[in-house]
Amino acid sequence: MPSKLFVSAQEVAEKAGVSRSAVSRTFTPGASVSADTRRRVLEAAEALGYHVNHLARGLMRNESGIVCLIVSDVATPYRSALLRELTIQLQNAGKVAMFVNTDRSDGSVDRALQQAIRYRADASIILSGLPDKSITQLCLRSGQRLVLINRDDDQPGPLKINLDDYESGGRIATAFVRAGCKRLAFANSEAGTPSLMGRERGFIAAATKLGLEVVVERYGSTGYEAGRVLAQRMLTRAERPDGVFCATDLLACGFMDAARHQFGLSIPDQLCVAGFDDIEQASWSSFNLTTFAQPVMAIATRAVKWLATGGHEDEPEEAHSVRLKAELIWRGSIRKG
Amino acid sequence: MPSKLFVSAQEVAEKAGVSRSAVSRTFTPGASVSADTRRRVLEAAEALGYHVNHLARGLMRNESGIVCLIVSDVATPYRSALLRELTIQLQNAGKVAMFVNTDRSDGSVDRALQQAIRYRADASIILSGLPDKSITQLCLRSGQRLVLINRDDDQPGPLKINLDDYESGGRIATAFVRAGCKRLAFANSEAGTPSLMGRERGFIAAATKLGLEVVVERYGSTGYEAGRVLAQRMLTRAERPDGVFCATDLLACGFMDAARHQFGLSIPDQLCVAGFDDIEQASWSSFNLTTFAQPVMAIATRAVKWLATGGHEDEPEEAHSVRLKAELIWRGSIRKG
DNA sequence: TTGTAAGCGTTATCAG
DNA sequence: CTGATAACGCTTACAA
Repeated sequence: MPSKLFVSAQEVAEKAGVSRSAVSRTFTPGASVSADTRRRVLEAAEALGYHVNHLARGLMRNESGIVCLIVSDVATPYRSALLRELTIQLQNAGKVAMFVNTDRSDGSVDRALQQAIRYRADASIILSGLPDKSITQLCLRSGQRLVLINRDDDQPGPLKINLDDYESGGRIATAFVRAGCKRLAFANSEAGTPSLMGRERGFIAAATKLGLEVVVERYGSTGYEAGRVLAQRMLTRAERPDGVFCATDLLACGFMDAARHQFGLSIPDQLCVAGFDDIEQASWSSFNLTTFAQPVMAIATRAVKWLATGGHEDEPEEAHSVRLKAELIWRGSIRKG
Repeated sequence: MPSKLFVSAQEVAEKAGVSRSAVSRTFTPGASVSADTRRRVLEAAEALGYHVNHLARGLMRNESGIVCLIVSDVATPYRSALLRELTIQLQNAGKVAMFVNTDRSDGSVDRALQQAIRYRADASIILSGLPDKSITQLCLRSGQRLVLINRDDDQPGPLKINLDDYESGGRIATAFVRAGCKRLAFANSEAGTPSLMGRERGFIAAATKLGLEVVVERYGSTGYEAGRVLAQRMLTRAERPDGVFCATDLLACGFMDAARHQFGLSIPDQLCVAGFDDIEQASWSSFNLTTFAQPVMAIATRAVKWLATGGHEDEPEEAHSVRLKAELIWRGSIRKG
């Protein structure tokens, strides 16, 4: 049973010999307090260990300072990197991150958003899954801002941040061709998210235009294990591919490990591989993977800036959709053309 | 400017034709409401999109439902795995996680705890750094519970969860000896945290008892790059070590990569390696690393259970300190003895 | 610049 | 079981 032990503005006021409003004003950035009272309040607060109750402040101001991050697969390199950058930038903007993990449950994004509403979060940033339209509407109606990262949704209102997945697929296809690859393949997960499918379509389209067919295989999640399985399926084909674009770096890591340790293939000599995300492991010398870098910092910057400034419905809808470029990081898993 | 758009209990009460207290009771688990009013309230709430304001509820109940997680290096495999497990279990316990990243600042753990106090968090879980004693006292005095994970601190009050680092060091030393290693080494970071140093001391003590000396090298952080540097330093020695215990898996990954790709060594034939944490990458076939598993789930379980149940100062101090066992995961980076 | 007083949306107490 | 009423800790007109 928690007992009410936190010290209140009232107590500080008494100790400092001023009114409670004086205390409040001292802790409100743009308020008018004389230097003298300010000092006395600050001293009393320090002595008592007073800290403004943001629950109460949020209640009054109708602005909690909370931003809710809705994420699944947090333990994944790309996700945790994005999470890290978002929290840092949110903190710099004076916000505090609330964190909802949607790993183990269904319809969980909706539940997460309800959590955000209950705590009167100023905004929610969705990194995984897609909320039901009705919930989105409720959020917007309640004055809560919404950011969708890599979640192609067509509802107006939320800020949507996406990458040039389709174009990236095209760019890497030409790189493979330039490296002399003849039999291209795309290793995808079964998740079927717009980003993943965008990479696939862009890759196929460009390859076709260059006169090459693409073998596509889809299996499981976007993780390492799925990459191994995909390698087993693809590398036992009669016509073994010699240039494989994996939808994510984790897939690529699994794929490369299987290709090398189970099939004895040499990369990039016998097999060229590319990934997407540029997770830390991609730069490890065991992988040395050519890949596309998620512009993690730029994503976070855009999201936070939009939250800090207006970011309201009265803006033109174009301002609500951002497409960032994934930079091709050239390493050693594709032969130099 | 956020306008007050969230729907309140008042509005629900009017729509349902009952008092606001009836609404409140409907959403308070153990309160007495007739089935009929309950239904009408629920209908009205659903129609209006009402959700209890937890800011206000927390204010009244003096219990916010918020637990603050204080972390640095979130993007690191072990940390993100622990974070994942903690958030899941907190959610299952009906709590919500607030997240403070202490990456880029100094004295930041103290600031993080102040943030926790401002939002009247019911508890804080500290995964990185160590708070100043005065802040710890303030938290405790304010009725906020504190959990320290792997942060050997001697202050009474907080729950302290640690591993058997010293014993683990000993266990792996004997494993190296059994594998026929003659020249042992310990690769550590300069961080010097108690867990890291515990592993080091336990390893040295056991090796000494077994009649072997241990070369110790410390450099940088606990990450991959530091592992590479450590390998460069240790493997160029006249007496090249043939059994290396790395303080963390990330160090081990960097170490192995350098050993193989720069020094052309074969693992485990010419060099045995062990790590600590059992991050996902340790199981990848490129590393296949023998290591100690952090009991992530057990850690989270203990922490959350302690928060849920009393966990107060009136308990005996022994109940505030937990030591869990790190399980040795046997893979292929040490020869079978 | 300061204090007084009226809320913010809840829940807990207490009659009915 | 239900409905007033008083907190909770804060901010913000408004008046002094």
